Amino acid sequence: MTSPKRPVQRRLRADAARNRAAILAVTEALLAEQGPSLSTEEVARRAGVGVGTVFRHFPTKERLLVTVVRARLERLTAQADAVAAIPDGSALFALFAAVIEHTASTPAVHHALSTAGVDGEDVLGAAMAEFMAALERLVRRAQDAAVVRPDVTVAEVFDLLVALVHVAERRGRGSQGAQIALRVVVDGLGVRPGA
Amino acid sequence: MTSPKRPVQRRLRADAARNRAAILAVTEALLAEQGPSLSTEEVARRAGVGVGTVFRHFPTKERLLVTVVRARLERLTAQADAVAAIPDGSALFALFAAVIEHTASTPAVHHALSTAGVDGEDVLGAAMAEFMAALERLVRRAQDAAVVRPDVTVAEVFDLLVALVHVAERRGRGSQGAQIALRVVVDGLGVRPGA
DNA sequence: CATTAAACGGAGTGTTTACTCCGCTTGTCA
DNA sequence: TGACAAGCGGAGTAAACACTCCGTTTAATG
Repeated sequence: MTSPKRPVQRRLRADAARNRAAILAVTEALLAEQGPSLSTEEVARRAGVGVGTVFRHFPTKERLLVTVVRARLERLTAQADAVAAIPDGSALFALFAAVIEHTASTPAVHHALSTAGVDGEDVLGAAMAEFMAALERLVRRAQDAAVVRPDVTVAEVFDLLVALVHVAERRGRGSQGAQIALRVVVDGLGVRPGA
Repeated sequence: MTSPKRPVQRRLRADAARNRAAILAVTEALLAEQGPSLSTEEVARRAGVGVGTVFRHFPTKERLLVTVVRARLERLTAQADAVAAIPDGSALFALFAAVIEHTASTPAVHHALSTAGVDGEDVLGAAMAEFMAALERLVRRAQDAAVVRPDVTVAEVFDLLVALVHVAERRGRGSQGAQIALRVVVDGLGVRPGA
């Protein structure tokens, strides 16, 4: 009943909103560059604010990271849903291509985070589950259309997607290497003629 | 002219050699568990030595990590050479399977290291180049035998191998998920019937 | 404008971490 | 077995880090 965004919470002052956005953007970039061991001080410096400001917006470094990753996961889910409009079973492949080209390291980072013990399962859990559900819908549809081999599960598809994002990150998003790796995986996911 | 191992250097005392080996083993395990941000103190504790001992053997944490990774790379290269004895072009696939089942995270860790800015190119460079050379031999042979599609290069094969190691690590080495992901990639690497 | 609460910056705090130093222990060899 | 260099342990040091506190600034509102 207050305002469209940020329910229950008072509306942010203009400068506060601007700073918050800057902090999130900078953190996203740093996360891609340095992984979860990025320093809050550098976040503050690059965002043009003091450390105090960073910690007022996000009480903890972990919360900051989790917020960034969750936002990305939500964008990914939206992408998966959008792609579902594509007919046939090729929607899944469209998602792969889109993810690799667009959204940097979301799932890779998610993995890195949990590996690093950051966890945040509670906060990320929901966003993650939603994405997996969207992905599962695509996989099932593609399998029903006999475009994807029946022995893979969403889990494997997810892993391979993560893997491709890794490759794309390392080699550059538009690189030939990333394209070829994508093609290899897509071909591998397809139904085999002799089986 | 001194002794077969460790040329130019004096031979290690028995306890020193034992400790050195323990430190390397513990570091390898910790690297798999926690990544490159493992603490030297924990290395010392788990190896049953003092921190001083760790730093006498390896002047720097980076050197310790690089030594571990290099040793693994060398083992990998040996594996690639061993597998080359397998006839046909299927040697490459044998290597994939072996690597995934056996050697934990070598290339993944190498990637993590460079991402984390540890670099060590000078020290790792040679070992890495050797492995790539061995891998390239296998790829070329497989392509000559028309078992592997001609548009992939060693670089992509390497990336996919890294990706599979990632998957294997996350899901457990013998897991069904890892096996299926392996099959998908291997099938994707094969020559396509219609192209 | 004047008022005021929200937001800000950055010096300061406590903790963790890589690495050093040095007095003690132990393997080696005659 | 004795002498001694090689090796050891772990308290100590400095730097980096996440996070706090509070005096100052600034956007919002009448």
